[in-house]
Amino acid sequence: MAIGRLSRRTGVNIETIRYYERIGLLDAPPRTAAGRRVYDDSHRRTLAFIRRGRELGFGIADIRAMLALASPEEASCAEVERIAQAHLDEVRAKLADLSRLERILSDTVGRCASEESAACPVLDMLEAG
Amino acid sequence: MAIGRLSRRTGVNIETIRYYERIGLLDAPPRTAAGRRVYDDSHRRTLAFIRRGRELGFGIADIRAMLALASPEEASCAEVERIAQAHLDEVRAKLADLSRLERILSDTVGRCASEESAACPVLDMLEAG
DNA sequence: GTACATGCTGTAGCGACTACAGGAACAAGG
DNA sequence: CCTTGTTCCTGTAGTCGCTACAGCATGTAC
Repeated sequence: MAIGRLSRRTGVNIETIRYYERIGLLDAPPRTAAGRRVYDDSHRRTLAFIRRGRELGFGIADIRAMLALASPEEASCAEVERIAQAHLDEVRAKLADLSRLERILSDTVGRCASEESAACPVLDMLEAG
Repeated sequence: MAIGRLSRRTGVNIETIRYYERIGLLDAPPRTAAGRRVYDDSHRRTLAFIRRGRELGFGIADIRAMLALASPEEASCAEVERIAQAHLDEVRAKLADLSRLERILSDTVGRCASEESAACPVLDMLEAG
């Protein structure tokens, strides 16, 4: 399977696939005589794993670690769980931050519509620390 | 006021202050004979505005635009509101994404604890697309 | 044969900083 | 006056996870 086909089948950009190879996340595949990459189904599975991990917000380092733990009977669920739990904690922290932002912003923008005064609620908020 | 004092008073890193100057977000202040930056209160106010904007998740381009709109009687609340509303929309979109992640991750990690099987729920989820 | 798609390498850019290296100047105490 | 320690300066390179070229070689379809 050529890189374009792998890209279409996994939904991962061609440039990104080469990038993953460069950083050692995806094994370098064999090449044709002309130097083109030839992938097989195991590459496709690995790349799908990576993509799924990225969609869930895992960083490259986490995915690298989980890929290592996923291989031959090495599957230490405890360690994988630790990584996932740490990531979940981060996601929750970001959620809390974003919720706070959302509240402040929507309050402020809401005041824009209701107020008829000359002052701009958004500017006021940014100026008054 | 020297850069260190400005940094302590606004909570903005010294390197970041110089960075803002380099990208033209914060006016270059006058210098002492020896070449050290000397800030006044208007710099402090601008920097506080920038900081507040960054805390609320605005990008540099938005802050640059809002700073321009904040100045002398130019205050077009409509335009500032448009920027803030667009940012609010982005924040809400990110919130929705993160909530989805949170749900998937906590379901999966939760299954780690409850299941006694040899399979790892996290790895299963990443492998089965 | 001739388009046109696909592939290759290598480098530079994004946003918003952060972290040095290597040097100069200042403030306080002896 | 001298030392010590802090602050400040410039300039460059690194972070993360890609993305976007440039400039060329190869493969496929008609």
